[in-house]
Amino acid sequence: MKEGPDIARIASLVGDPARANMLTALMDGGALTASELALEAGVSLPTASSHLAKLMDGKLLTVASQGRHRYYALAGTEVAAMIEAISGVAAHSGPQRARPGPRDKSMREARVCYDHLAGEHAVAMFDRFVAEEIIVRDDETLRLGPAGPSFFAGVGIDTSGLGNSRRPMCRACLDWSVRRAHLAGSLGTAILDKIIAEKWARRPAGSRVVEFTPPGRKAFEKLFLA
Amino acid sequence: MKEGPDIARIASLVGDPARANMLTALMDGGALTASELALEAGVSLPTASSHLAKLMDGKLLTVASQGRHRYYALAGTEVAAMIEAISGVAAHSGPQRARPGPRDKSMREARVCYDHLAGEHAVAMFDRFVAEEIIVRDDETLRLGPAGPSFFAGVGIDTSGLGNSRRPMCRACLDWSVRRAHLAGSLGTAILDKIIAEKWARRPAGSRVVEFTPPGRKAFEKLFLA
DNA sequence: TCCATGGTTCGATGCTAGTCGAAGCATACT
DNA sequence: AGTATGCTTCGACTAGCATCGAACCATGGA
Repeated sequence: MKEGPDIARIASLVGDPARANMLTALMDGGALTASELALEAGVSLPTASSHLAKLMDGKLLTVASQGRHRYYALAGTEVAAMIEAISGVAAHSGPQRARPGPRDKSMREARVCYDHLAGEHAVAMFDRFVAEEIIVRDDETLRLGPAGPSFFAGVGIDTSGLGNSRRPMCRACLDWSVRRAHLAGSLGTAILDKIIAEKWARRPAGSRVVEFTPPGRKAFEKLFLA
Repeated sequence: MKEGPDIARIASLVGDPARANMLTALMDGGALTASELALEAGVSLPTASSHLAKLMDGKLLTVASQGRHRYYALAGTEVAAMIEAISGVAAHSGPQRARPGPRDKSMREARVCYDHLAGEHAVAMFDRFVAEEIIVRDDETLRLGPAGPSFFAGVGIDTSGLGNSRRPMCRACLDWSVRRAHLAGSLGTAILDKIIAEKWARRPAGSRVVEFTPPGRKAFEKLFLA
């Protein structure tokens, strides 16, 4: 025997519920921190760390250190394809999956990505920023564009104080629901903070969803999607 | 949480070495008895029986009682595709086996994947089918292309009868040795059947290898790789 | 330099699941 | 019937591993 690749080794990696939850949470192609994954898996941080180490050892994940955060992501499309294949079998085997639930739709629309806004709204906003040179791409990095300071002053965000810190003001972050970039960095955080502070949206506990109120959405669109 | 199908459940089924060995032993699409599988897995008969019960419970296997023998087989192509997908990641993750050995070489070249041909030959054939529009990709699914029916008629495969069944005629299956797709589905089965019927290749017992004879390979290449 | 926060490592604990011998069924051959 | 063979069930044993609290390390911000 002992022919072919060691399939049991990596199948057993997926075979643990906590790890399986982590992997499915990453199936969107995004990257999550260890804490977020721990929450997602419903397990303590040490446990999650141990699992992540195992998944790394099995080359199922990649990690990118950004500051004191470590962003974990699937190692590649092959891994995603494998998860899909397993899901396919599981769907036939297990109890028929119930309803898709309204939660998925809300997640696609607007959610929190650690400390900034992600989802369709965030991508649309970012597109508009770039189109009007509020933000400009400079090679790989992002900078505030010529129209930037006045625009943010107009919506009540002071950008002069954001540039001092060591943390980058603008950063691009890849979105999974839409396959495009959205805005991270301290400016992204400031925008999310404003959305919450103005009570345009709420964040249901224990979820990444950002739930806009009808008037809040209008206000947001008027200011940021113009 | 608890969203989506229970992937951990069935991944953990594959995650045990004994069960993984059984499943790979069945990857040639054949059916084996409990004793044979116990031998294949290197485990005692009671243990094997317990494993088989679990695999049955997870709907990964089917069983057919014939006399006092019970023949176990994979439950379907989906299960086979899943095993292939897992093999794919495992091949890249696991410790690269130092010297591939002659058997691996044959496996890479041509092998049976449940009920159709896989390996380099199969991938080359599939590429040619796509290039000449014998088969066309339609989003995620595959269809017979404009040049399809006449081509297969020319090589002695009647495609008109294959579309009726519930089973899809063309399906893509990811190859683990080469990182590309090859042809599954009833058409894939028909091609493998023809290769065996024409005696272009033999299948050594107890292995997934497909061993082409020198003239058989020539004939195959002339017809399918043109 | 000092604190706060995100992550990993260590150690101890508890539970699950794989393992096999022996016994129990079921089917077939004589 | 009687016996042999293929397979499953039962019971007991064991090992591995997931889990968490607490301590430890690293980075960022003041």
